[in-house]
Amino acid sequence: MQSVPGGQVLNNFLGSAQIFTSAVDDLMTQQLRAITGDEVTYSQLKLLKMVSLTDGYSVSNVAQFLGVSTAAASRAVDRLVRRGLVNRVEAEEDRRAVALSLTDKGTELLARYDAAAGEALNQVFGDLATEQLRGMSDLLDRLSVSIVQREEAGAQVCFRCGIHFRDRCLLRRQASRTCFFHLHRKAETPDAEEHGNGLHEGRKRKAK
Amino acid sequence: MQSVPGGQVLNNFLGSAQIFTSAVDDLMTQQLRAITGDEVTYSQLKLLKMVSLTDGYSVSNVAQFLGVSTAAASRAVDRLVRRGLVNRVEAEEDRRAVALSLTDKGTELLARYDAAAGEALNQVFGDLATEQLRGMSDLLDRLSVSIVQREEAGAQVCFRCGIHFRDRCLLRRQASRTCFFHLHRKAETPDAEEHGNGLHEGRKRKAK
DNA sequence: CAAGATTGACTCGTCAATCTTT
DNA sequence: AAAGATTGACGAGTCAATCTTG
Repeated sequence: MQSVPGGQVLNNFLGSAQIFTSAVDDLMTQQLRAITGDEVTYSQLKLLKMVSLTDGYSVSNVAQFLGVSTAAASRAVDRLVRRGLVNRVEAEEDRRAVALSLTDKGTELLARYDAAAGEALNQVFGDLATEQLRGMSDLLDRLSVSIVQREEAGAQVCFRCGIHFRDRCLLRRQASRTCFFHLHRKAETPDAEEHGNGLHEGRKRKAK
Repeated sequence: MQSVPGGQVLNNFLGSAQIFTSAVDDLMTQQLRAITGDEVTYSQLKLLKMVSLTDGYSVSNVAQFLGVSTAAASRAVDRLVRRGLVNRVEAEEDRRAVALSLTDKGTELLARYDAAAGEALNQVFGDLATEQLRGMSDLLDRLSVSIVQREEAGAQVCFRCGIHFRDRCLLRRQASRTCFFHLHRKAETPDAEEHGNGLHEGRKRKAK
């Protein structure tokens, strides 16, 4: 069949990545369920997270973030509003758009989830050398860049990291993607460490 | 996310893994679309792949493989039958169950996809040292094992690798999972060498 | 009865059409 | 007009009920 030398190694690697993300996904979903029961789905939690970290809402941005259509995003917001977790009012700058914010209930739920998720991640990754993590991040990022660059996709807004916003992302720097979080994060979002390379380019309230 | 020393590194790593799987996912979907247009979805292709690699069909197994309910799996098979890609007859051993096989059209479509996907993967991973891939596989697998072991999940049939079946899987060996492919692969499937290349898909929701 | 598969009622996604604001 | 959001029709998922075979 396919005769790449090392094709089996590649297949194993793709399988490993698949298994790993699926396991992390399950771990997170499990924490969420422990906190909220069936009240909130993972996708809904992501939306809460986005609202808590950024101020760049609009149904279109929500849609890109969740990876669904604007129609679905509109309904997703609707559900959270009806459950009393987010507030939706029309934006002052542009009355076509919406302005979202967490309710007290939403804030509290997200805080409880973050605590549980952090605890679980510590148990799993706690005793792992940061050098190893850093090395894998770097290699994975380089591979991702080489994949993404094949798609011509000019200058899209990127949501690929899910909720794992980072200050230094190879996709943003090398594949000329526009990072949504970078543009829209809220002032209080903590900055990164990363070897003294301050890069405080962000830290601005957006300018829409 | 959390205040572990190195919490930022961990967050970056999770983001990298997320980005990578999403990029691979898109790459595969893109190859599929180039081959079939909108005729076949990625999930449908996975099902074709499963049928081509194993003989362990049954709507329940299909359901576990795709990560959906048996009801959905039943309908998924139905769609492929109606498109003339899969044959479905009742199994001789157990007339409650079904026996699936690819039609000529299905075989041909899958072959074209495999060729395109293999080509794309070569372009991306072609010049990468196999040692690096192997090292990352190992580390990712160890992390996955430590995550999966937290869920007590006694002796389930495992589909976590998607279609990236491998002979030596840490999950099977260390987390006492039962590997579906290991049990059901077809006789002609080569053992420790290449069997086409994969595709993979982000996991859907868990099966309750 | 238990296991496997299917079907019906319902939820959530997509696309296309529509309405409002710029 | 163009952009943002919402709504209707429909595809594909879930659970619960049912039918057939072991």
